[in-house]
This record gives sequence, C-alpha cells and structure tokens, in this order.
Amino acid sequence: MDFYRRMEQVMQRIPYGKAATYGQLALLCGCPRNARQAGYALRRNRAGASAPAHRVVNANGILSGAGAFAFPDLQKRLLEAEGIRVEQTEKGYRVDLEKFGWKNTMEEAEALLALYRKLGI
DNA sequence: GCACTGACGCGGG
DNA sequence: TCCCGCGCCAGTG
Repeated sequence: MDFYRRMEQVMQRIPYGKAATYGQLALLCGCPRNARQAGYALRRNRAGASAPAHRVVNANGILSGAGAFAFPDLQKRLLEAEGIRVEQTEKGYRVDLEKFGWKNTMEEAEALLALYRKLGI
C-alpha cells in the first residue's frame, strides 16, 4: 500500500517545533478517512525510523501515542526540546495546537500531491 | 475468507 | 459539556 510511502513523505515535512494530528496526516496522504491507519503506521514504524513520530498527536492535541515510546514521557521531552510547551491535563499530556499545530497551506498540499505523482505513489 | 483490533474522528443524545 | 456509539480500513491470526 502506497499509503505508508505517502505517510513517510508527509512525516518528513512536519516542521521542527510543530505538531500534526493523525487526521491531518491522513488528509495530506490523500486518504481523509485513514486517521487510524496513520496511528497504526507510526506504531509499527511503517513511516520510517527517521520519521519524527513524536510530533504526531490526536485531534485534541493529546499525546495519545506516548505509551508507545520507550519511556512514558519521552514524547513529551522530545517536544519540549523543540520548544513546544506540553501541559499536563486530566486527559494526559497535551500541546496547544493553536500555537504549535502545523498549519498547512494549500500550496504545501498541492506540492505533496505533485510529489506523489512524481514518485508514482 | 472471516473476525477482531486499533497511537482516530465526529455527530447525536 | 460530557459521553457514547458508530464509521473507517489495513494488519493480524
């Protein structure tokens, strides 16, 4: 499935110091309904070991994947190392997507689609 | 081929 | 507002 190869490309484009959501990644892969697969891809390291998996959170900004890291607060620490403020809530660690969320421009989305065509994925 | 699972998201009550 | 339930679909056994 080229979904994972697309995921790889999208992951590489998440800017330093920004966080993206699962749904957002799925959307940028051209599969708006594959938010679950986005998470699955990360859990199984399908997006490549070099992919910044710590920059991916759910739609609410919660670090739902924290448990999949070697240490529970590893993701939190990686994010903070990039200047992203992580606050602790009843629901768990959370980032402010208003401030640190990756805002995609239409140009970026189109550039990705062009890239997929070029790579044939 | 079938059933179950999940680092998700959204609408309805 | 909170919670529940359903849709989603590739992997896995």
